[in-house]
Parts: sequence; C-alpha cells; structure tokens
Amino acid sequence: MAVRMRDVAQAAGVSIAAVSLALSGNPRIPAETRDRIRAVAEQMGYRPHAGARALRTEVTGSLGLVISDVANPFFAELAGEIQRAAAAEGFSTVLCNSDEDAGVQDEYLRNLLAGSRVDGVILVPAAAMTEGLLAAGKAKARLVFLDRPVEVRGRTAAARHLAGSPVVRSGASKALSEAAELLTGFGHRRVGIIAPPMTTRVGVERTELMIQSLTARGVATRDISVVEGDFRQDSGERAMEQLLANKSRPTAIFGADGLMTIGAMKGLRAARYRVPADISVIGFDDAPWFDLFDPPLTAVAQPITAMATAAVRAMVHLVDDAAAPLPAADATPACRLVRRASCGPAPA
Amino acid sequence: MAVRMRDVAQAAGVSIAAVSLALSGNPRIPAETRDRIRAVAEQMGYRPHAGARALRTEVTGSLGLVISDVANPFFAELAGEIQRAAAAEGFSTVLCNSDEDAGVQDEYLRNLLAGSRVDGVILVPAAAMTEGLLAAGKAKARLVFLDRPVEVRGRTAAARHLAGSPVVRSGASKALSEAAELLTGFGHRRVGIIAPPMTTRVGVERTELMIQSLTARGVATRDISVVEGDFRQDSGERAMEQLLANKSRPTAIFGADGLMTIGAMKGLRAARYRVPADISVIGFDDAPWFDLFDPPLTAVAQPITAMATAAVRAMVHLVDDAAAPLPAADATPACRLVRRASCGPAPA
DNA sequence: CTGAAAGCGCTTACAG
DNA sequence: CTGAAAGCGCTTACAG
Repeated sequence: MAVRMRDVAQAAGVSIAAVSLALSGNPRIPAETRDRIRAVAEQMGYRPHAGARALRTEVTGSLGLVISDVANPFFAELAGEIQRAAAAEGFSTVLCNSDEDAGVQDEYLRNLLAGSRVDGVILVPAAAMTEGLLAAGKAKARLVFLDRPVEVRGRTAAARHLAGSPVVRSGASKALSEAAELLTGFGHRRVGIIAPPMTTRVGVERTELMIQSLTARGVATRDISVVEGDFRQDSGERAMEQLLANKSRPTAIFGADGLMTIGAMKGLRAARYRVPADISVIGFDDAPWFDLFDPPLTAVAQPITAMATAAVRAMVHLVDDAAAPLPAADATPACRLVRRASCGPAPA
Repeated sequence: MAVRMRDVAQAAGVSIAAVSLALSGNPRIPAETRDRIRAVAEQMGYRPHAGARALRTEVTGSLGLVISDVANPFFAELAGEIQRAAAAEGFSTVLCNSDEDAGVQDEYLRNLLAGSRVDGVILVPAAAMTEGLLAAGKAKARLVFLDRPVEVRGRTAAARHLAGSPVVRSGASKALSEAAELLTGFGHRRVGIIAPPMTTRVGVERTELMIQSLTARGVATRDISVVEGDFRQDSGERAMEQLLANKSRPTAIFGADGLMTIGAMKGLRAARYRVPADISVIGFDDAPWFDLFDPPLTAVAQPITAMATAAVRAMVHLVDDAAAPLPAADATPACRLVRRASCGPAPA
C-alpha cells in the first residue's frame, strides 16, 4: 500500500541498506548517491514505517501528553503550544485526557509507556502520587511534570527517578504579591480563596502564597476563608455560594484556577452581587475573551508558550541523553497579573 | 526495559505463541490456561509493543486528528471529545495543529499516513482540496472529514475515494433560520455577516444559509454586507471595523465563527457601540462563559459531542471494514440557537 | 491440539 | 568500500 524502503531501493537501483544509510546521512554513502536516493524517496512520498523503526531503534518519535481536560482553555492553549513545539523537534504528540482521575491517568501512562507508543510523557499529574507513576519510575520512563510537581517519598530507585524528572510550571509568587497588593490597596480586609484540590501541590502552593502575600500586608489570617474546589466550573460556583453564606462575607475573591473562577462569577451573578462594587474578583489563567466579561476580569496569566517550550525541550533532552544522568532541567517561567476592571475599592 | 511477551511466556511457563493467542482470546487456548496467562500478563504490567504489533498486523490502534488550532475553544472541546470517544474504542489520538495552513496539513497527513503512524485521520481540512489530500486518496487512506467537506473534482480513483469518505459536520440550517427570525422579529433590516474564508465550504454555506434565511424574511440582498475573515480573532475585529465604516451601517451582526465573533465584540467595544442597544450580535460556536460576557452572547451552538462520537464511529467503521465498500456514514447533527441578551430591537 | 518458524519494515554489525 | 543477514516483538499459517 504505502511506499516502503524496498520500493525506493528498487526505483533507485540500490540495496535497501543503501537507502537506509542515505536517508540517515551516513557518510558511507557518497554525497552524490545519497542525494539521488533522497530525491527518489522524496519523489515517491516515502516515509519510514514508524512501527518498524520503533521496533528496531527503540525510539518512536512520539511523546505522550496527559492533561486533565483539553476543553479547559488553559490546557487547550498549552496542548497546542506543546504540539507545535514537539513537531518542530520532529515529535508527534499523543493526546490523553485524564479528567483529573488518577486511575485514568495511570491507565494512559501504562498504555503509552509499557506499550512503547511514545518515548516519554509530559504529564499534568492528577494526584500527588499514584501506582502508575511509581511503575513508570521503576521502569525509568522519561517523564516531564507539567504545571504540578509530584510528592516523592522514600529512596527507592523508582522514587529517585521520579524525583529527578524535570518539573515545568509557572512561578506565581510575584504575580500573587501584586494581586494581594492590588486588593489590600483597595482596602480589602476579608478575602475568600477558591482553591484547587489540596491533594495537588498547585492547590496548596497557590493558596499558601496568596495567604502569605495577604497577611504580609496586614490581612488577619482569620479573615481569609478558603474553600476547596475540584478544578471544574461547577465547583467554583458552589464554592462561591459557600463563601457568600459566611457570617463575615469576603469583599474580595481570589479564584485560583480558570474554570473555577468562571463558576465563581456565575455564582456572583446568580446571587445578584455586583462586581466590583460589592465584591472584587481576581482569577487565575488568562484568556483573550476576559476583556469581554462583565466586568472585564483581572487575572493572573501563566506563561503558556514558555511552559510548553520548556517542557518539550526537557523531554527532547531526556530522549537525546538517555544514558546521561538526569539533568536538573526544571523551569519556572513567571506569571504576570493582567489588570482589568473586576477589582475596585472595598465596600464601606 | 519494558515487559515483553517472552517475559510473560517465561513467567507463565508457556510458549510466546500461547501468550499471544491467550491475550487475543483465541479459542485454541483452554479457558483456564487463557485466564492464568492473562492474570500473569496483567500482574506484570504487560502491554504489547505497539510498533511490533503495527508491523505485523498493519493496524496501529491510533488515529490522527488534524485540526486548525486546539486553542480555539470549539476545536478544543471537539478534540477532547474525540480523544475520549477514541479511547473508549481502544484508539490513541495523535494531535496535529494545521494552523489553517494547507502545506502544514499535508505534511502532517503524509507523516501520519505514509509513516503508518495511524490507521486513519479525522481531518478538519484547511482548504477545499490539496495535493496531500489527493495523495491520501490515491493511497486509499482512511479519512473522515470533520466540520468541513472537501471539493472533489474528477473521476480518478483518488477522487472517488475522497468523495466516498465520510463527512461529519453540524447542520446549521434550522438554527440559522431561528437566528434570522430573531433578528427580523426585532426589526433588523441591515445585517452584517462576518464570514469564514470563502475557500472553505463552511464559509460559503453558513453565509448563504444566513442570506437565504434573511431574504426569505424580507431583508433586501443589498442590505446584507459580507466581510470575510480568516477564523482568527483579529480578523473578526478588522471585519467589524469595516462593517461599521459602511455608509449604511448594519444594525445586526452575524459572526459566523467563534473567535471571529469575539474579535467583533472587541471591535464594537473599541468603537464604543453598545450591544444590543446600538447593534445586535449573534455568534457561532457556544462556550460556557458566554453567559459572563457584557452582554451575554447569543450564539449558535454546535453539537460537539455528537460530532465527535460520529467522527470516531465512522473511523472505527472504516478500520473494521477495511475491505468492504465505503459506507455512506455521513452525519449531520443539528445546531441549536442559545438565546442570551446580545440581540434586541433595531435602533430607530 | 501444540510449538517452531516465518515474516512485517526497518537499522546496523559483520562478512566479503 | 559494499551487500547480505540478523534481529527488534509481535501474529499466524504451518508442520508435527
């Protein structure tokens, strides 16, 4: 059906081995012959059979991308940039949605890695640690953790491998300081935080960073209410209802994730609160259409392109230097605060 | 490194062939032995080497998904649903962003198909016809066209193969009639259409359907202005500027694509028009956050889950019945109009 | 009924 | 310097 190496060899009047060597640029083949063979291959639309090559070389030229949900705009943009960066490096991208389910994640990991479908996996972990991750660590699989680190315990070989795997995520501390500054500058003293699951490090870290930034500016710890969501829009709306039902209602909200912040805005609208007159809102994860919200939403933007590039680069590095010791390839490009109209003076 | 069939065979005390047969459920292996072998395989975390299997069976268990840009919310949702549906059928999904570039699309097609990386490609074509598509047609590649049909000319075998490939897209005619009814009911008589590229059939069809729906309700053809965009947000904003500069400015806008409608809203805001007091807007492609826009955006929602399911089902059908004649597996689930607040009475 | 053997399309060590 | 041959991990037709 498709053109195979033997077809090219026949058409060029050389052996199969000569075609292989010519295409890989082996100096054994004289430049003139090499160029002639390459021209024939190109003209015939030849592409090496990916499976055959993988079988022989143990390299697939594919990478797995396991994210929670590509319909989440943050991950959609990230996935797009990763696919582009991977293609630029000659890698195909196998996409998987874990739906924040550790079991689903582990099933994908096993299918991708144990099945030799990919050379490595860029993973947004659905939980701090899972059996599948330990298995991948034991098999010394190439892993790059994206957006969220994992929690490695113990000193087994598997644990050490996971601990040595690169982590790429955004650095939020400066942007969150600015956010806290913005809120306290407007006189807010009671703040609600809609937090990602505390089983994820982003959940813990974003929450703690925001609490620190606020208390450093004189907000009392007891005036900070934290409600945990599950990254989904609905959970943001429910968290908002809960915060509004507090005896001492917050005057400002930090939504520590994109979709949950959208849910929170819906909750505010449903309860007929005005933003920012009654309550100020700062979200996490920016989108081009936040400009069009009522009011335009102030949000912390993650450096998506930089994250994608760093993750792909880290993976390519792992693939190229399979034998070399793992490098400390962590990358943490900084977030920035995008100021719009959803923050204003605290009500009297 | 990873567990191979021979390891399972050794652990279970049987031949490699027995393992293969047991895992595929061949009745030659007694049920008891089969279950024992399967248990050993499961326990060892065995997954067949995808490349080796592909080499032997000519089936990869992967499908390619070539879309224009996964960061576009419509395609992001579609990609997510396709990945999920594919996984449920046992297929991996290889994601590619063509960026609406026919050359990039063709390169991906060739890489995926000629390289035997996938069993078939679900494709949102970047152009009405391309060399790569013809090559894929000539090779009798399994193709499912998504969102946009292609224009097949001639009666060559390649052309016939492409013409016989399933097309899955949404049916907009009823929803666009409702949209036209909504606008004319509000007294609008001058309508601007921000259209996708006329090189794509969606561009031509959505535009023509809307024009027909409007003229059928008494709007004069000369009062309908069409400005062509390129699916990108910026082009929507520029199109909006152009429409506002018209001598006879439209009082209602139909944005025939998601991102372009967002651009149009930005253009209106920049020019300080009020929606819907000065101009009404209907968009295409719905998103959960349109509720939060100022004003909440009325839009035509595509049946994304139904489209994804139909596309994957069509592909699975092509894979299963490789030898059978191509079925007429086209699917056209209907769009629906989601009414919000961006449409109102035409200004006097 | 079972096991050994061939062969899918590549790459590369090896013999000539 | 060149070509034939081995072998990656599977599946399945075939011999015993």
